[in-house]
Amino acid sequence: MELASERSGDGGIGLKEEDSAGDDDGHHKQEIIVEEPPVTNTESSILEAPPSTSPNKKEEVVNQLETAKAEMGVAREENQLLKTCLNKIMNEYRTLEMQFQDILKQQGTKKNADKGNDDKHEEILEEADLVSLCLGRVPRSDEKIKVSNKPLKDDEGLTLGLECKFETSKSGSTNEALPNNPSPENSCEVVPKEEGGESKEALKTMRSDTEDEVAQQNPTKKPRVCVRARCDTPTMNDGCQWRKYGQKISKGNPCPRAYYRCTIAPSCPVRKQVQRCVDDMSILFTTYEGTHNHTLPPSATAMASTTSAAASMLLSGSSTSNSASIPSTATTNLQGLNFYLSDGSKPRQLYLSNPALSSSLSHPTITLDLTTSHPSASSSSSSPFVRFNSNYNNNHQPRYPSSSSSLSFSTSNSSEIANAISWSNGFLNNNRNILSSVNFGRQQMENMNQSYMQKNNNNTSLLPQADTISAATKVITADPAFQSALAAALTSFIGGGGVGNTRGSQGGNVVGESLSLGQKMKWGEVFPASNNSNSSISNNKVNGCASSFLNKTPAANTQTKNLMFLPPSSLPFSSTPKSASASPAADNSDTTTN
DNA sequence: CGGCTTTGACCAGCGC
DNA sequence: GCGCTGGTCAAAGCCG
Repeated sequence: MELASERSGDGGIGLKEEDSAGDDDGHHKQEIIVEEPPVTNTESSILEAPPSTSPNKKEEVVNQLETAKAEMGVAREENQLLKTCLNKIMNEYRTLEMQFQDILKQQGTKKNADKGNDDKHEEILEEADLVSLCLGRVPRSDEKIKVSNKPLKDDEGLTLGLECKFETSKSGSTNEALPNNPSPENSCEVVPKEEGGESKEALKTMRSDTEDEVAQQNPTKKPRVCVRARCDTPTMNDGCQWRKYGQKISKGNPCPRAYYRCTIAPSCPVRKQVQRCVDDMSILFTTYEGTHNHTLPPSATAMASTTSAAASMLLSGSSTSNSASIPSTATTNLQGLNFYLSDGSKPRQLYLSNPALSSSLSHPTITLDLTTSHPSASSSSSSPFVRFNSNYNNNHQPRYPSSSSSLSFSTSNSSEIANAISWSNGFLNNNRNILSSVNFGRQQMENMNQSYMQKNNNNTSLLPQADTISAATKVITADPAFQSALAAALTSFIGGGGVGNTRGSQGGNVVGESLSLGQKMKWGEVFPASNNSNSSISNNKVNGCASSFLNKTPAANTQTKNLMFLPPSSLPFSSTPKSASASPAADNSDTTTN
């Protein structure tokens, strides 16, 4: 990864704004060719240097030439490795694609049998368990990929315990590559208070031990994932069970910040902070910190996956980000996924940029913005979108060079918006490792979206997902820089322990996930509704958050032909009423206390 | 009655 | 060293 990152500085990975859509054959290439890294300036200067007449200089030039050759040889080897990885990925991708098509056929048949059932609620409940991964088009409700809420094993590295896999996928370990691996050694084990009757000091000691363990996982601080969403209710319902343990008035924001602890498991170290935006009270900031060390209800896995992906992103960024200079604050102006990195050393600035949530000075924080587009978003769109605001420590190079790379969705209509959101979420959920490493060039994603939209506009009926697959593949293959980035990401992932994973296994699932670059998830599928399996999490009532978000999302307003967004009630994202066990609702955050 | 929320107090980190 | 601020604790009260 470091090599890839370094190479990105030479333009190998850095994604460009320029249009790379030269390939319009509509078919993905059979083999991705990773271009040789560009010769560095120093090498060029050496190679082009006129021969010196001095024997010493001659010898020096020869030495330099040899050095350059050696370096190029190393680079070639690395590229060969990347090529191998990419080829492997592509092969598995094609296999997965075929399997997915088979699944669609099977489920399509099944759906027809159930066509008479118009009970929307039942559909919602059904979809709560099944997530549709659609390859670049609006997914049908009957195209579902099962999201299993399998208990976390010790060797599973999912940050927040999500597992998403194809129905055909079977056993295997999941994603050992994540740095935040909740192994027995790494997972936070907080001994319940009742045991041994420890004093407060003892508890603190244990807490600090836990933090030390986390610190070992992450040399900095525990990463945080902030979700910024419009929510009329006190909190968002993310499917987890939370207990409020504190509330504070933070400086600069009259709205109190509420502190919640995950209560699904007594030893779960996950906490979240909820605070309203001072500028827009309808916007709610929810910051998650920590890793669930227990199984999650189905309705919680969606948010968990998103946050885990973001957290993984931060974690992965922390490992190699100290090698170069960065701007203290860098913002990618995107229409789709907006990443912008803020300098953690300037918390005040960050605070101002995010007035509702004073990010911890040292906690790397990534913000998932589910509200309207950021003012700095792409000039050609005012679409509401998902934005990632990664606030990382100072002097860390942004892993995603904001000026040239980002997840971008150039959209101007609701379908594209939904497409982008859906895609991005599928990407987040399925490619957390890739996400941690790969940056999509705006134009590339535009190509993907445009390709999809062209097809979609011409035929509003359900399209073969191969359209977007090919578009995605085309995007991948069109830009060598993107290939390099993807290869680097894959190499990073594979090098992290996933090399032996094959599709079908959970570990291979990650590979398979990484192959689903053209895939996407519907919102409602990404955030499956809580359902039968967890009756305590009530989604019977409309959650204001989701509805609010959807109502304010043009995509939701116009998304009629496809069910990109499920009804608000199906979104655990939303806030729940004061339910016994779901997300705490009685925040009363607006009443100033403390 | 158990679980949750409220809320004042306490502690630690950080900047000056 | 002091003050500020964020984060947490824990007793009291509330609620189903």
